[in-house]
Amino acid sequence: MTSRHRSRSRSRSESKELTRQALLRAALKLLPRNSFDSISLREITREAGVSPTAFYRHFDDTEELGLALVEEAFGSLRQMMRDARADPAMTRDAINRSIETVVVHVHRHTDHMRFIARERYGGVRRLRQAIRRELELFSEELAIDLSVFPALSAWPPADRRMFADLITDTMVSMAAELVETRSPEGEDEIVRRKRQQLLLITLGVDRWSPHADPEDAGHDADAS
Amino acid sequence: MTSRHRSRSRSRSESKELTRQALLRAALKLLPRNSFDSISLREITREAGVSPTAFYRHFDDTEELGLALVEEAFGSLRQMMRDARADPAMTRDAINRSIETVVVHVHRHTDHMRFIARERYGGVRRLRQAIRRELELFSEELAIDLSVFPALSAWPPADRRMFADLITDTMVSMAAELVETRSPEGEDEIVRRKRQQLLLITLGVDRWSPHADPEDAGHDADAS
DNA sequence: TGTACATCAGTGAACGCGCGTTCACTGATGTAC
DNA sequence: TGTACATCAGTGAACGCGCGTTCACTGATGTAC
Repeated sequence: MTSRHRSRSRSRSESKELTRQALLRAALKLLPRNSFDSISLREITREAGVSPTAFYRHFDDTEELGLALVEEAFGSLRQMMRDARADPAMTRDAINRSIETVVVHVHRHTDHMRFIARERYGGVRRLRQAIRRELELFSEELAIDLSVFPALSAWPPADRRMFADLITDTMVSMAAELVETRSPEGEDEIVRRKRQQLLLITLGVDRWSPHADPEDAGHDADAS
Repeated sequence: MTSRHRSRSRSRSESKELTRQALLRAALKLLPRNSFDSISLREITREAGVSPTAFYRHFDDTEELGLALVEEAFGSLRQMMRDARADPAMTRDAINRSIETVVVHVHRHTDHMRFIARERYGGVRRLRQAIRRELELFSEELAIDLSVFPALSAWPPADRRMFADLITDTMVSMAAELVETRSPEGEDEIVRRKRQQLLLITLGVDRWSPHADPEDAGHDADAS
């Protein structure tokens, strides 16, 4: 490599990192039109502007690149969470602030969120496992954060975790739908519906009986 | 074709239908290890036991076969819904009966549910659109069925639809997770968690204020 | 019922193409002195 | 600072392979009389 990266002042490891990033970018760029496991190594290198063989300087195979994408995508999600935690309006207006945070994140990191949504139940086992594991960590963290709400602070951790899972699922499915929507009107409708659903869920929080054995609690429980 | 299907007593169209079914079965059989768009036409025909060229007697391309699978999968889901509607215990014990219905369906039609979960946000645009449309029809039907519950019968149709969407999402995500789980213990844990979540959601139903503008209702709504 | 012809589901050979991976290589960057 | 050598990110040719699609075909099934 000579001046591919105007490398006169770049160290070898810096240049290598640039190529690595180009490969990751390239894979994400190809994802809107394909599942990850139908993207070829040659497509990725072509998109990144390097020869097919250069790929092996960075990853053993495309699956390993996929795992790097999982880490990257959840890295940006954790940053989102940190920002949300620092938002002083969060406890006062949790639903709207959370939704807004996720919407902004989807706009800023569309590729990452599409990757998560697509590969969460996609065709590559190790990617599914890695994504599930990261989502579990995410939900675990969320469960801790939720303790600041008085109504939830008295709940047993397991119940709080169940609640956090429900919020996580709802947010991920909102992101998955937002990523697929082209029109701002479509986005608004998704956001409006998810806001109502989150509101409905939180209405149940006050009436929740902690410690309740779910098997018993479920019996004779209906919507009327 | 001579006796591929012991066809002595089979009409030409019956034999053709058998091959078509074999192609659909073959695609579903290959799905656990792949996304739909990374399965090749030749793999499908190999699995189905016919020559690659025979494929074109039934479908223009694999995408068209995928669309046929969407129809088939949602056909079996509609049958599930009809059975559920006929269950006399449904109104008395809605959450448990619904969950049980879905669990049984996932066991009986694992391939169909995996296909829906995998391709709902998968790499083929037309399949995503077809699945979304079918899920919308499903939720629409569910919203009508939910009117039998006194607490919901007074709700505006739009609110009931929002609620039906939430139930649908929860059930689909339960199915998606069940399909990926190998151990019965894992299944039990998923079912227990989803049961609690559905219970929490229904607890909010009584406190729901119909007609509420979600934008206003969302303000200052938090979990405490 | 028997015969002659039409239909058409499935076949097998052939095509050009993009694939993942290997290999020996190049030449800029890094290091030892 | 200059020189000689080592490292290693990226290259380009080559390989064998499975792919989607075409084509002319076969022979059982269906139909007309």
